Amino acid sequence: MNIFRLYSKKIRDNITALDKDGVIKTPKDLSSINVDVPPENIQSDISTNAAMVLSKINSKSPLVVAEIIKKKLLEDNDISNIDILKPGFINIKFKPSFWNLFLENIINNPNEFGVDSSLTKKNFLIEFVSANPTGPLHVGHCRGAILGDVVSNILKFNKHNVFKEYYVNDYGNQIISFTKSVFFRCREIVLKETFPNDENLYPGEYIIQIAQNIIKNNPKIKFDNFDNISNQLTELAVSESLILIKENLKSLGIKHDNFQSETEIVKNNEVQKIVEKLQKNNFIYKGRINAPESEKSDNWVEREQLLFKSTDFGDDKDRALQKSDNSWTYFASDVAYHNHKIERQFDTLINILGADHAGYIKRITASVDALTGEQGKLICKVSQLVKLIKDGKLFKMSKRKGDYITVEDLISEVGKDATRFIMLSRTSDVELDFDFTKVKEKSKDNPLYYVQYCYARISSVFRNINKKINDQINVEKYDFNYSEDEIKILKKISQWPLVIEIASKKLEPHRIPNYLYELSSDFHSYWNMGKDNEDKRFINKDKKISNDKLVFLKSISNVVKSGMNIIGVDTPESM
RNA sequence: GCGCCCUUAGCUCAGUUGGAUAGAGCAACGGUUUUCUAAACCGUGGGUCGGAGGUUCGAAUCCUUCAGGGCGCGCCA
Repeated sequence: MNIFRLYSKKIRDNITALDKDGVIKTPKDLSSINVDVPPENIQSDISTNAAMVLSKINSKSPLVVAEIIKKKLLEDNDISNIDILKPGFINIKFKPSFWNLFLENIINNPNEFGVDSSLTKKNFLIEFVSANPTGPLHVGHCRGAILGDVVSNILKFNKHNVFKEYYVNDYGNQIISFTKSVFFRCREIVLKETFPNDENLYPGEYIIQIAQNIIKNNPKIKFDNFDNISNQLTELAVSESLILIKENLKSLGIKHDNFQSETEIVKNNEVQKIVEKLQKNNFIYKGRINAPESEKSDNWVEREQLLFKSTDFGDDKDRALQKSDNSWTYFASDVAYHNHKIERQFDTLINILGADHAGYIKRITASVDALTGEQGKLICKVSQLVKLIKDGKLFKMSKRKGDYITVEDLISEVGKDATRFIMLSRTSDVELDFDFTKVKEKSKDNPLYYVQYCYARISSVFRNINKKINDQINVEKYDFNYSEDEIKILKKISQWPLVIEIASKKLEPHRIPNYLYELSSDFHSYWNMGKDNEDKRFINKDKKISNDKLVFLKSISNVVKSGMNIIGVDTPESM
């Protein structure tokens, strides 16, 4: 039950009714009329700006319009009183019976509360992580991974179908140097040959492990000639990498539905296919592009090449599809991959990209627009960098030195829950400070434990009355009367559907941990009131709990639980 | 040079997609435990929302412009 949406409709209906009766004039578009959460210092449950919006067209002051609307709204059985304030806000206070109805709704449909039922069910494909299959994941990959996972969860919460995909870049030059690195590590092991000192090779220790596994499982392979075995070796090495990557993802609590190979797309001539398709529609031509304006552009050789007209769709320059050796560029096969997504009949495609790929968004959305002939099929979401702070200092990762923190290190040191909660706690648009010492801290400084503690405290109440927090409760009579302190929390609970609505519309998971923190804070305050005031305690002297308190607690724990489920963080019953 | 992101309290950040006296946490100071979990709570101080214009009943939020910071710009992936 979304009370804001409910009253948004009611208020609009009342206004149109007033228009019909000739009392008031209304514009055609009522969309700027909002129902909002009033500021904390105002004693009301919801508020609307309707009078201010209608003031001009009626050439009356907002206060006068507000009085007219107020009179009409007071006919509503659930409203106890209405205050009109300064510029023209209409502040509405509900009768206790309305909160009863609200809570009854939550208790009887615990899995529906917050779900945005106004949306039509859609099929989403979300591509995320897609790190090169050249080794295990490191901390830098985590944020995007968690972001993608939670965006999926939010959409699923709203009953959409979500298909989670990982694009495996197992084609191209980087994979060749990765395979070569594995090759030389194999020679090192089998032929006792020293590993070459070559900047293009991967130095990481894990390559040795991969080489050992390959040798162990494929005793027949001879490592005398690279070209003879390169295809086979690539396949083996990539699959070893994917094993590592999948383990990393699992430890983060993430599971993709599909791993799509780039090589497979290229082998099936899908790149050829889309090039022809785009050619038919005149989106492709042979031409020259200018050297990039970057500092390292000295060795730029201008040449005639196959280009995609991404400038037709807002990109700054057209993009190359073919290299000078006639093989496809990364972009070309990615366009084919996106066509592959389109052909699988999804309504919307989502890509989660790292900040370093932000410049890529225009060209890839351009290609999707060209292929579908519509706009907005593909949504790209960027996750900004994570700044690692260790012992109060900025920790710089360097792949060349092999000096970086893997997901394995991270999870074993700080754990899945803290990692997920902290990584999600800021807008993805902003750089995030990830302070190892703080994230491990078990105190109020760490918002994860603050929220978990809220749930654990509620669990302890249930334990004390020999009930379980997860049990569905049956309340015969909904006839509660809550104090202002309790209504304050009920109001916070009523905002949960709003949080979901916005998080889902804008694909902004950070709103969930922030909201859960606020709700927990309200709860902890209330809990401590019990010290001075017996009425505020949940369990009374006879070791019993009133229906009021039971329903109240249950509604809080329901919301905390579903919020934590969405962000993929556990809710222990005791801490 | 161009594109994207950012600039809010000493520090780290929220701010319901234009609303009311701009909010949290940390840090500082002072208090709360014979009582459902103190991993908690309460109180005090702290602001020219980077600057300047504009749009309107109303701007941290939208537009223009300037300044500062980050990321990116390739026949790489």
